[in-house]
Amino acid sequence: MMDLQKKLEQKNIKQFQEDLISWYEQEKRDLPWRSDSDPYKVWVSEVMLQQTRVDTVIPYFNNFIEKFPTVEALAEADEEKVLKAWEGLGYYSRVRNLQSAVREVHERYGGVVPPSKEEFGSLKGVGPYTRGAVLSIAYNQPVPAVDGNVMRVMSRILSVWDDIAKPKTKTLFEKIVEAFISEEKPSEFNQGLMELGAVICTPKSPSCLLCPVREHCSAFAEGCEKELPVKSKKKKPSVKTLAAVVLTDEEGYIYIHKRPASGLLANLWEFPNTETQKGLKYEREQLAAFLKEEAGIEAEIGPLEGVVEHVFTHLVWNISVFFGKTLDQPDDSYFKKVTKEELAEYAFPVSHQKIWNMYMK
DNA sequence: CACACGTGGGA
DNA sequence: TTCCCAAGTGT
Repeated sequence: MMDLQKKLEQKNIKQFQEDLISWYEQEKRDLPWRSDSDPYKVWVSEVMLQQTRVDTVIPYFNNFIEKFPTVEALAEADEEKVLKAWEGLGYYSRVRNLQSAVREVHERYGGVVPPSKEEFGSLKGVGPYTRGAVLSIAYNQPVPAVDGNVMRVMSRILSVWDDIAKPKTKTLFEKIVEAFISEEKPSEFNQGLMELGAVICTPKSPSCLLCPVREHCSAFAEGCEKELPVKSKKKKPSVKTLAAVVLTDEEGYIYIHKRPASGLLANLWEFPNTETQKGLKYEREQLAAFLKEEAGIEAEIGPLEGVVEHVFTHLVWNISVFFGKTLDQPDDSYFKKVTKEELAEYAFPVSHQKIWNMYMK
């Protein structure tokens, strides 16, 4: 394997920049967050785009900006409303960190997103990628923004065979982009690299014949573009079995519970549920015992209505679903009583939306 | 460093 | 069906 420094010396970086940037300026997609360079909007879009497809983000971005158009609006919003606007997007800590960071910007920086690497980069939820993306796109600073696209594109350009799943490899690509980034047009350069990865230099079958920088590409020259980048596989998710109940009382109220402030699906709402033993059979009894212990509720639980399977990245939930009626009132605040209409104001994970859909059918 | 942390879409 | 994702960050 050739030394990286040698590979860099063989590249015509100025020409690469020019080819990439002129392609980007001509071919860039018209996306909602590209209508202006308001640092707040750029920031929101970058957080939403973390591990999430553009097509998925577009409607969420439009709705979020309509509800929370400025730093001040998001800083002063109820977390409940903010989570509701994020419902279904996943990785919910992103938005709790974003609001926390925006509140800091509001209070400490007078609502102005700080343009310095140190200050912006130290905010909650702002890692090396988001820092580079916002500072380059909104403030035109030559800071690398290395995401999966950039690692894929540059691994091919330079024929780098390091495993991009390793944190150390990301550091390597940050150094590489430092050497390649345009000082004149860092915003177009960074976005061009990501745009190229999204529409041309794709993972499975890259469209090399349409690529504006294929003449700079070592992998294309060597015919190994489909072998790169190298990415080690993740382990299979483990399975958890649960039983959940849509619990109502005589007045038609529905009982819901707010999840803990940290961990999986933090601060989202859910229907009463408990982890069960894989053997099944006594699920109803386990559920009844859970209701009794947590809230002192005696309930009549009906037959098994169905099973919801929900797959997370690292985990599978297998939820047996029941419907139940309370026989008395709860004696503490473990659950909240809401009407069917009020239920729509609370943010639920998709797994529990499936449970609700089962009940409404 | 390895793993937790969501979801929906495409091959 | 199964697998791999898609503009990462926190711990």
